[in-house]
Amino acid sequence: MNYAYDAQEVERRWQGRWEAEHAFWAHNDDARPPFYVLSMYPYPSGPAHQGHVRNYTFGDLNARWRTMQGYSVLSPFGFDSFGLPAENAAIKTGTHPRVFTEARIAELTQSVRRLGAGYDWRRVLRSHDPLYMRFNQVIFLRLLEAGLAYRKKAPVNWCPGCNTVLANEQVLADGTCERSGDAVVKRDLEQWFFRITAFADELLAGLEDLEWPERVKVMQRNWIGRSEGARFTLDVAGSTERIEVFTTRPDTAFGMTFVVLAPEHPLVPVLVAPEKRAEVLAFVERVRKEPEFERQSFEAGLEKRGIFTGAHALNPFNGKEVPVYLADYVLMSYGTGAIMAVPAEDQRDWEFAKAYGLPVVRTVEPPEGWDGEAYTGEGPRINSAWLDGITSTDEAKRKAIEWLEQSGKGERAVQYRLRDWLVSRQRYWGCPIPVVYCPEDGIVAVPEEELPVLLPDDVEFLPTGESPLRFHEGFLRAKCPRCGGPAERETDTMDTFVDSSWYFLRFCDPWDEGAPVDVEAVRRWMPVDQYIGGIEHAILHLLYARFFTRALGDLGLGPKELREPFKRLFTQGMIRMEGTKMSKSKGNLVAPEQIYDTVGADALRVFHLFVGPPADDFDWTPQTGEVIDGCRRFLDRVWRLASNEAEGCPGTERARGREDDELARSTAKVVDRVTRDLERWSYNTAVAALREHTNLLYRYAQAGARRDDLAQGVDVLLKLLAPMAPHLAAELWERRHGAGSRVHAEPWPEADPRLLTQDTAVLVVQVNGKLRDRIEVPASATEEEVVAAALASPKVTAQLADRKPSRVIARPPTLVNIVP
RNA sequence: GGGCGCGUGGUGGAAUGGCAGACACGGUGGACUCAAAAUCCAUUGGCCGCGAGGCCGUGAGGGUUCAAGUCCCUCCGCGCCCA
Repeated sequence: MNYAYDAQEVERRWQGRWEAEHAFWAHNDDARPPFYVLSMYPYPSGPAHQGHVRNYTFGDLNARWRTMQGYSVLSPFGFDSFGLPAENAAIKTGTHPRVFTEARIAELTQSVRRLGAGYDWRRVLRSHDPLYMRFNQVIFLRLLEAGLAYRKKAPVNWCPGCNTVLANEQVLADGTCERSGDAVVKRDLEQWFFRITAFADELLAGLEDLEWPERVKVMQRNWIGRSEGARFTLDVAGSTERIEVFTTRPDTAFGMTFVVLAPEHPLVPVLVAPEKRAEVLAFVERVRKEPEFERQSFEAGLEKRGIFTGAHALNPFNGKEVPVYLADYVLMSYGTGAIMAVPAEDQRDWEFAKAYGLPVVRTVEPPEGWDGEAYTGEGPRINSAWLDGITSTDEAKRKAIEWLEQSGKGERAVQYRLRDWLVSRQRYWGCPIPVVYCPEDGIVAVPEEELPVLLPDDVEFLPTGESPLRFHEGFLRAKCPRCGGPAERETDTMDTFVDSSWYFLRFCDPWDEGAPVDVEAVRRWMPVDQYIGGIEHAILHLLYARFFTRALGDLGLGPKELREPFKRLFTQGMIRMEGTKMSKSKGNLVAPEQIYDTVGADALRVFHLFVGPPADDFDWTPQTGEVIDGCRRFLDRVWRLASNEAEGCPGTERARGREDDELARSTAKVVDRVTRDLERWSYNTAVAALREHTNLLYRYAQAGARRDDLAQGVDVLLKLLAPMAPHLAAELWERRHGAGSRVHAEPWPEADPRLLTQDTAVLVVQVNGKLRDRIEVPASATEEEVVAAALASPKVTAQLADRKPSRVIARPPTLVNIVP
């Protein structure tokens, strides 16, 4: 192709200038109102891929646009640089994860720079930096002190072949180890947890006021999974043991016909009848091998998924004995690990009862003609003693709970699906958990002045699947900070979600060596005004970050009043290729570099903005290259127009005419359209508006332009284009306005409201809802005038023939609909 | 199984209940050129018609409305989340 300008040269030059001019340094004492734009910091996996490009294009558009609107913009960049891939690479190639990671960071930095996105690079963060690690560890210890970090036994994925713990992502969908192919089992090990559940209610309520995509909020609500009900205990027949259950339907308790325990429930070995013991324990063993997702699935029906223990429990509501069963779908980790089963009012219990021949007692009268199975709707209570006759479920629940509380057998309870956050990882390439185990003093925190606990470099990476820290004597052997005696260092490292849970706070003042976050700087910038990232982080990252923001505030590490870190969130669509996610592992990358080298970064940016709604997934096809070429052609057209190379340019001096007024009006309109489109994240239509405006300017130029009017139209175009194709806009602006002039320092244009109102309008005339004519009318036309104009139209009279209009709907000045 | 979202030309997509298909990609024709590339111009939902023009058309079916791509119901297909 023959290009109008040398994109590579222009882009290189402007990138150099912005750097030299510190164009994107954000100053914490800037008097302008602050605006914090943040793209989710990436895991450095090598040069940028198209998903990054899309993300950073959106972010940079926001940063530059808000700057032009008069804000002091903070737009930082960092790297989520701990994580498993680097460790796997170390095992494969022997390269140390740090060396490997830093090489990937250099590559990613390079391709991000070539995109021309403006970041305050002074603030760059890398989660594996010793300073960042130190503060990660400080935060950990403060959470530990506050009781928000704790240790408990938890089931982990255990590979018997590798003799080690696996991360969830190392377990394949069929429940086998990705390395050895052995069936992965659950095994109880001591693990570190963060008490996120302490914030469950607040995390739920806080969602209300966030300007987030509704579906992300819904996902978070579901994940937290708050349910209200009651907790109560059942005595076990012939035993002093008691079973505690949680239920959301205490009002149906009279219909309980059996009880189900999780197979892992601690009472199972105690309760099981001697003659059932062998059979029950074999069942428990089998279930322990099943992956959790399979246990939760109901596609295969319920046969063979439960077993009778031989024990009976007493329903406290009516004193009746009910059998105690085990079932794989009841999980120890949810609620109390035990449920009361009411088959008449719960479909799952119904199915279980059918499969095991258990009785059904209705306690809610189903409506007339109810042929269904379990009935969960409203209706009068029956078979429920003192609840009989009550139709309102809420009222019946309230009475049931009152009864439980008065009789001391139970209480009102709120249950969450959310579980505490398991943060320990049996991995090397992560931030060490800063504690030691002393035979005398137990768990002892490493003193803050000794932080950070660094990762030893002289370790060997072997494909055993086990963390090399476990074999490193120098790391392992520690002195107890309390008694000075020999102790063993914790070898688990932190989940990388810990790193990403507070990096946005650190960006506010990454130079602070005294504390993880600078409270005053955070007060200035936070919350993030616009956060941008992938939908894949809709749940965990965002929830953990919200938790950390609150916890740090409560611990005095951050501003107490800051509860929500991300005021506005935008989740961009994924880039797919032939239906799958575009990724390195699939080998279907289209490297940005090859596009920078041909059409340039600006064209690629415009492409990503133009190709479709930013929130939608986008399918990269063999035709995509042509669309990118089209975007470059558009930029070439702008170049020719703005550098007076287009036909008819640079225009003439002549008296103002009608076409000049029309240009002024269109220019005002495009300003209005683009501004509104940027506000509503409709970048594809914003680019379309600019392309239309460019086409209009071409026609105007070719029809004999007035010099000043053309210049005005082009200048507006360049300003509107500045956040999208920054290099091109900057270059053309400087050429037109002299050395040192900067389009990005210009104020964002505002449309003159007088120019947005037209004095004529196109009246659409419909007969029976069908378009029949268009008539130009004054914008001020009244209802009578537009109706008269419509009825006078020969096309309308032809349609009506001799029928009389029975009804006329007028919406002056744009529409008349005549119904014969 | 439940919840949410989406189905519009050959393609990506546009459209506060009021002109369906903006803006592009691709196609076709033309100008420029020795020729090509680039550029510029015109045209491009389907059907009928020489034409003016007409009819049909937003996954399928029904409904509300003067008016439905848009709102409501049923169904089909796809995607995501939770089971």
